Amino acid sequence: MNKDIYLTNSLGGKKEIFKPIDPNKVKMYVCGPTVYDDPHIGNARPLVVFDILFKVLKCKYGNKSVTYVRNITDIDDKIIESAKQKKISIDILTKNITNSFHNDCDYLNCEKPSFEPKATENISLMVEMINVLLKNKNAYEKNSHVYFDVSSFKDYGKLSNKNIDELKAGARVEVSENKKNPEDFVLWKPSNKDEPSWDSPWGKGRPGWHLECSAMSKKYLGDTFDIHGGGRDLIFPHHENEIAQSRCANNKSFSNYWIHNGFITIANEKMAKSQGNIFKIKDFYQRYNGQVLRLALISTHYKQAMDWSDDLLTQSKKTLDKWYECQKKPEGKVLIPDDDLIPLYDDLNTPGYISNIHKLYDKAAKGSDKDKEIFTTACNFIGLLTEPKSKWQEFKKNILEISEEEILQKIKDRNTARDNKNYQLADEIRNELLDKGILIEDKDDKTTWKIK
RNA sequence: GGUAACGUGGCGGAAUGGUUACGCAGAGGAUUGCAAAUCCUUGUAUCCCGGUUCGAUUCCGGGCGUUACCUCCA
Repeated sequence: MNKDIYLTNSLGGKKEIFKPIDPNKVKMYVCGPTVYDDPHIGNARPLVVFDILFKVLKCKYGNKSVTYVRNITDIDDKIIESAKQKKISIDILTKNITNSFHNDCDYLNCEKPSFEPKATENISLMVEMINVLLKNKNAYEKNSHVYFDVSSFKDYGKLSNKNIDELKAGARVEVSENKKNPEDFVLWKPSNKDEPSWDSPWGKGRPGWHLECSAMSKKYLGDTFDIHGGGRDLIFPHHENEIAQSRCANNKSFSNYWIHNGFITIANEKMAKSQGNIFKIKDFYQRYNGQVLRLALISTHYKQAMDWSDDLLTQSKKTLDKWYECQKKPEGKVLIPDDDLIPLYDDLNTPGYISNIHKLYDKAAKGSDKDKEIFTTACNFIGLLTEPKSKWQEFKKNILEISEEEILQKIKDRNTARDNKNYQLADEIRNELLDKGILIEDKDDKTTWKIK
């Protein structure tokens, strides 16, 4: 579609027209998981949001013109700690969690990014970057640690609207004696014997958090690129520190657009381990088709906080049930009308787009095959209705507690009761089946059933 | 304390300087043994107080409220 894309840039906080550096190519980096524990639905949100942004960008610039990099951070203090707690090796932990992350991505029907680099495979780049920062006097070494000197970067705090003096005043973080200033952050630190380590000019050790994203975005996208994304909580300190490192090391501007998704809350409370209200993605595997979660996750605009609930999932499931009735696999190339697509171009307004899909559904439900194909294409575009109806049904069948034979027997019993005008018994049977998730429909002379 | 975001009907959730999408739930009707499903019709909302304006829910200021970030976090 020959319309402009608009995005809300966290740097400045305004909705802006999106102009890539190269008018024909887009480069996007999104912060991926630190693989220390199974991904939860909070992690699912950026996965789906940026997957849709990826699709929208490809729609405008062409499939091969968009590079999407999403890292896997497989070395970090949290990982070391988690491995200790679980009493397994770091290697096994990171492999397991990475695996589990990929399963979740498949479940949520997210496309693979163009590149998915791992931190541990790029340590040398980080060492290189630290060397440059030291040379440029943006960093200093002390007792085998290397720190970034925040006072050396005048734009520090611009993304998160903070000024350094306030950070000093409000610093609650335990300040290492090695640091010149409390707000400085670590680029390299020594490892204990039982912790993973790499050789470096400052001794055996490991990189500080934040550095992997600066190093890997440079490797795959260059010093300056178009979009950098992630959850809101990453704005400070993670992204602020990335900006500092990258700009000082490369002496160029870093990402032009910063896109951040809002949080998921449970009963209006933040999901946190301390609250005990963390829902892992895989906890939903058995009960819900991944499409249901996907639709639920985009039913709110990406910037907004969203409250997670069973009701939300029930509604999403119901909607998909309805939509699947009109699914028709497009034959040949089918275009989504510009008017219907436009909300996605306007700061990724997924609820607005969903609203348009509802309208396309209404049209399709009483319209031609072509209308059904347009409707289905519109759903497919955001990763919905991509699997055949039979698969959707099958999933529902698998979670049933009643066998098909039993259902058919009950229907037979009920129809006998109906023939005998024993409607009370007939209703009882119907309600019994309904309790088990089976919906009966009497159409013409035949009784059919489907899963609620 | 600092920095932000948000406050739209019963619920979820868009948009907008002048008729406030869409979905769910509700109501009425068609249909039905009664239902369900489906179809048709339909009611209901912009936190409060000022300002700008012919006109504000939208812009500005103040208040109240909710939430997040400032420490690991998506």
